[in-house]
Amino acid sequence: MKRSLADRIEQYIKVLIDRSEEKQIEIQRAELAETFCCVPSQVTYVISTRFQEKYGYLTESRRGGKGFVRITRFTISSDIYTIMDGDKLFDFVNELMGKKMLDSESGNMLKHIVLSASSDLDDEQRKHLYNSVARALSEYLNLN
Amino acid sequence: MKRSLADRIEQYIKVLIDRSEEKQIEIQRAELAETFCCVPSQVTYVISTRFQEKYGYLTESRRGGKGFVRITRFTISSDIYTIMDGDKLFDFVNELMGKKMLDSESGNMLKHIVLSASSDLDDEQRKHLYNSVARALSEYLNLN
DNA sequence: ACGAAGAAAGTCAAATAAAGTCAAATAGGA
DNA sequence: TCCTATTTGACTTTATTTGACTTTCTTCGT
Repeated sequence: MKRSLADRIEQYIKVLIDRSEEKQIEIQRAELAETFCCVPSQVTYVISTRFQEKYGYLTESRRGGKGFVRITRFTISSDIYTIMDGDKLFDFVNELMGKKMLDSESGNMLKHIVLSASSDLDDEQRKHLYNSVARALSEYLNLN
Repeated sequence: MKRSLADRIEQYIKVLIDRSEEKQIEIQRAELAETFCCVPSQVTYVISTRFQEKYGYLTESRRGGKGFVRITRFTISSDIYTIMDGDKLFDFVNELMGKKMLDSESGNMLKHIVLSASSDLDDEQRKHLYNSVARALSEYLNLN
């Protein structure tokens, strides 16, 4: 079972993230390509296929001199909070704060933002937003 | 995290502003260039790319003898980004984190949640969400 | 007071560095 | 075989660095 180059690069990046303090790394695309003796676009391929948002990663980058690719990991979860309304979301956030899984700074900010951002949505969209936020939050906190 | 010359100059200036009483500094372009062993226009480059109004800075200058560059920091409001897209929202959040107005814990969480929550929206709704979040965030942080 | 000299900052474009895009070629598995 | 994932490289876009040249002030000598 010979692993492809792409697989090996993927593993390498994941190890780097594991070892990082913030679950976040910054790499130079060209340097990594050098390490694996491949073209730089191979790295782009790996990042774009394996480190997508749906797999729990956020990537940002900058071109030009001293450019970089930053990859941040969040852990994916299944969606347990499928039926979520505003109150439940707030209860959920409060509970997380109570359990010290979310600091009150972040929790309060989130409540404010969600409330404000949902104020001009219709019921359908609002419910959708609450669900997305609940899911994203539990992903972020590595619940489930 | 290797930083470019431009990044280092940017940091240096930001520290000076942090330490200043009035959130305002006056520098001599040539002197700063001397400090960093670079050409003066490098400083101009940094100022014009990093200390723009949209990032919450006002710059003024005078040429000739006793010339100077004055940089003033003010609190940004989301209104500056009239049409907010994902990148601008992320810039906004990154900028706030850089200014320590938002801790990196909260900022990273927010980026994740917004990205995740916007993934299954159409362009119209996504843009709307970004704007709402930007507005809500600046409300929360008491900007404006 | 006036004009010339010198001091600073600005402008702009070239050179270089790095990442992204895209599509053709190839490999591997059902 | 046929389909999908991978590999490669030519070309594009964006960011940084540098330096020659321009503009705008201040100062100084007359």
